[in-house]
Amino acid sequence: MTSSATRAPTKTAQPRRRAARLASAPVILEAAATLFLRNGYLGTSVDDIAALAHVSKQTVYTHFADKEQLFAALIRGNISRVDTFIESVTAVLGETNALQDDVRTFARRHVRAVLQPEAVHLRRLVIGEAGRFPDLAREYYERVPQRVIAALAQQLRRLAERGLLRIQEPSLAANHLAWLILGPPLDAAMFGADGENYAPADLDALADAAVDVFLAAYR
Amino acid sequence: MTSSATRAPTKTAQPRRRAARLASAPVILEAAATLFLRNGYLGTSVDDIAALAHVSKQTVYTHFADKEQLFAALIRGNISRVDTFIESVTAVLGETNALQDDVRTFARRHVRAVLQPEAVHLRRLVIGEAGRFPDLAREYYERVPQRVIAALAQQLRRLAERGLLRIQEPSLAANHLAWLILGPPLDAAMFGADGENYAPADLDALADAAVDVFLAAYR
Amino acid sequence: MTSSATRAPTKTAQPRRRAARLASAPVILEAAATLFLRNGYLGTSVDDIAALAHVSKQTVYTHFADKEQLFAALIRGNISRVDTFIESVTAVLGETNALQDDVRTFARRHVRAVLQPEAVHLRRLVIGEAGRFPDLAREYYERVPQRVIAALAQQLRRLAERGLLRIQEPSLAANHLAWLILGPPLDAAMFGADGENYAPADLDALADAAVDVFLAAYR
Amino acid sequence: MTSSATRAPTKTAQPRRRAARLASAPVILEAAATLFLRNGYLGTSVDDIAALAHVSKQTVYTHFADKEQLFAALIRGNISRVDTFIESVTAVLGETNALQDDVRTFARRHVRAVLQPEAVHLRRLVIGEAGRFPDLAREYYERVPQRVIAALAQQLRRLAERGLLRIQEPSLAANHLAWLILGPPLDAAMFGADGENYAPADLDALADAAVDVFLAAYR
DNA sequence: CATGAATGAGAATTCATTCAT
DNA sequence: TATGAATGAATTCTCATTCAT
Repeated sequence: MTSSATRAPTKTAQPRRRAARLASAPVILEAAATLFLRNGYLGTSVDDIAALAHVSKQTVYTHFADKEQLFAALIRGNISRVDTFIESVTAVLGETNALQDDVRTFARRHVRAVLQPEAVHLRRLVIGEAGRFPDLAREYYERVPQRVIAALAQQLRRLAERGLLRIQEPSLAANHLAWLILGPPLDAAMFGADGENYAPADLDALADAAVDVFLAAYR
Repeated sequence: MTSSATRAPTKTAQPRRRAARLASAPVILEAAATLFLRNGYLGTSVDDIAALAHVSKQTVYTHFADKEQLFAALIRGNISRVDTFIESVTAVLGETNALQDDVRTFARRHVRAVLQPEAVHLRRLVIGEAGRFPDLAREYYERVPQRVIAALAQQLRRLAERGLLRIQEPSLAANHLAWLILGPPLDAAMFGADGENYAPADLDALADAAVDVFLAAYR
Repeated sequence: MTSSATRAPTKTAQPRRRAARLASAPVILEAAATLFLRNGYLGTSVDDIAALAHVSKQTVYTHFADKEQLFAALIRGNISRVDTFIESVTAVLGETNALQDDVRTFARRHVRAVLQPEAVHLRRLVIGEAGRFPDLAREYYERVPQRVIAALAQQLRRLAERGLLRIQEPSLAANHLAWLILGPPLDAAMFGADGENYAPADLDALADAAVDVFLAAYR
Repeated sequence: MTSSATRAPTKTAQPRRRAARLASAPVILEAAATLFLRNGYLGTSVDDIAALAHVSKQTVYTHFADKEQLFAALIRGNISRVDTFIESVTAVLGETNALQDDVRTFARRHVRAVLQPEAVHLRRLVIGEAGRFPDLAREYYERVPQRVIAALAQQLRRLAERGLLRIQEPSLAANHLAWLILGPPLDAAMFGADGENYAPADLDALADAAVDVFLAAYR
């Protein structure tokens, strides 16, 4: 792919000669992501992945022991990609003293993040394959939604300590807040075809309403 | 299963010559249910279904045009089985004047119903195959969770009309109540291996806490 | 295949309609025999077998669970085919009172039978796959060469009882006789390309010489 | 193995800079021997060999043109390793004037040598691949068992010339002696799983009995 | 209505071998 | 010399579906 750039510089200097080599695994992973997310585990053939990645089937097997490993690597990669994102979303809570505004900001960001098509497809995929890959499903559960809840719970605890909220069990309160926000649109997204669900404006309204209920109960 | 035979003694005393004939379809559907719910659509072969139903593969094709039709018949059958159940669950609301008790009763029944292993597996299956069978997924969504919301909304409206709750958008309130109750355990169930999630007592506590939040906000 | 013959007789009588069905397994076995004996287990692909049998690959799998089962069925079939043959060969011993003639007759028949190209190839195949199919190799050993020895031992015992031979351990004597006869040509056949080994006349001479040694020692 | 290095200290004191270089081939051959003898030609992959030898696959191809060449090199190496051994075994004949003792000693040594697990596996391998590598099989036959017969025949001729045996065709007599000794246990070894065949003591008894028959006929 | 046999396409995986470094 | 990456062809086996009976 980038082989044309190889010969460009002076003469003796051969920088990153083998960029093409190391590029295979990511390319394969990307193709695998596209197909697995669209067609599921069994609905995706290694042939398809190799074709989409423009490599031979065997090259896929050079980088990943088998289809299951490739699938697992893909899921785990996506999981860890979420890691950094999580904190940043919950961090908006308590930024100012305007409690309602902060929670609304969080709510709006949260619902948008979770409803991103990629995230929705990943959720669907992991749920749909939970029977086949129970460990992976559990790992996803613990490292994505549960971690959001944990981060959110910590922020709520802080707000409670500042006297802004009355919360006894921060984790439970976090769950309540999260599901007030996400429940309706996420469920629709799980079952619905893409994009045809909630308009962004609707999502904001939904988020705001959820925040109101939460604050009515917990403030 | 052999429900067609119950009508026999009416008049002509049909000797129900080939009861076995009619029995095939239900048996096949049951086998299909077991396998589809466990292994997914692609993970289940028509051979497997025929074997589990103790019929020949061709008999499966006699009753169902192809694998997709069989899958659709199975999902639709399960959907309609839920129909009668829904009203009965929401009916407990407003039975008495003890609002909190009634809502708690509903909450507890609701969460248990939704978390039944069969229902969880069906949900997983439909979500997992939503890409392959979007119409079926939509149908499920509209006829199962949405119908619960609708029935619940109607009960909530009635309670609001009686002055027991302050609700502006019953449908939104119904969503809030439902997801306060279901969110945490249902999410765990979606990703979790069977049974290892919440104990029944925990579910009750969860339901009660959800009701408290709901009533704090909406009463 | 033979479907044209189906309609021939009267009208209502439909004899052996499905001859073609049952014919598949033997045809497959024959093709498998040809190829396995020529190319070994791993050197023969199921595709090749199906092609040579003029059936689809899946038809092979309809009749035999997998390649191993097909291989085993083939070997076992050949083993049992030998069964009847064995007794008849050893039966010539003691037919007359001309001991040397009888033993020579046996020796000549024996060496020819064992050196038949098919038998040689089968021996090679079983030996070559003894590591992969130890049970099959053992079964072959016990039911082919060992059975010859046993039958031969019994005849020798009878001759000893008649005072024609001095034998203490009939089984050992049978082994000695058999290997005096077979050793050289069978070893050559094991390693040699086909046919290029011993001429029939040479085999007879070899058999006669072996008998002379045996009788010199045991008479 | 590293015999090429033994010549080094002659004059220029070659620092044998890259001893490792030359070491590769033997290591590969050893790995190949292990695997080919265990799993056969087709049952062994070049990958397996490279892995067991702890070299890259390409290193295998650096030393051997292809898999067939490697196989041939291995077989031929084993053949020539036997060379020196052969004479020493037959040399015991005629050492003393105690004919029976000498022949028994030879018989016992011979049967043990031939039944060594390695030798048995090699025999099996060559026989099993005789169809694929006819030249190699013939070479093995001529340079291993035939050479034993030839060496034995020569000793027997000498004994006959000394009047200790009455032998007309030494080669035929050698064959008779060899197969009286080897036939039963070698056949069992060809088909049998390793080690479970004859105990050493049984082998000695078998060898002695064979010698008795031989001497009864040829003395 | 029900069956066993048959099929062609396609699944995952492995093979011997080569290329660029 | 030795390597890791890559390949195309082949392997065993399964799939959904149809045909003749």
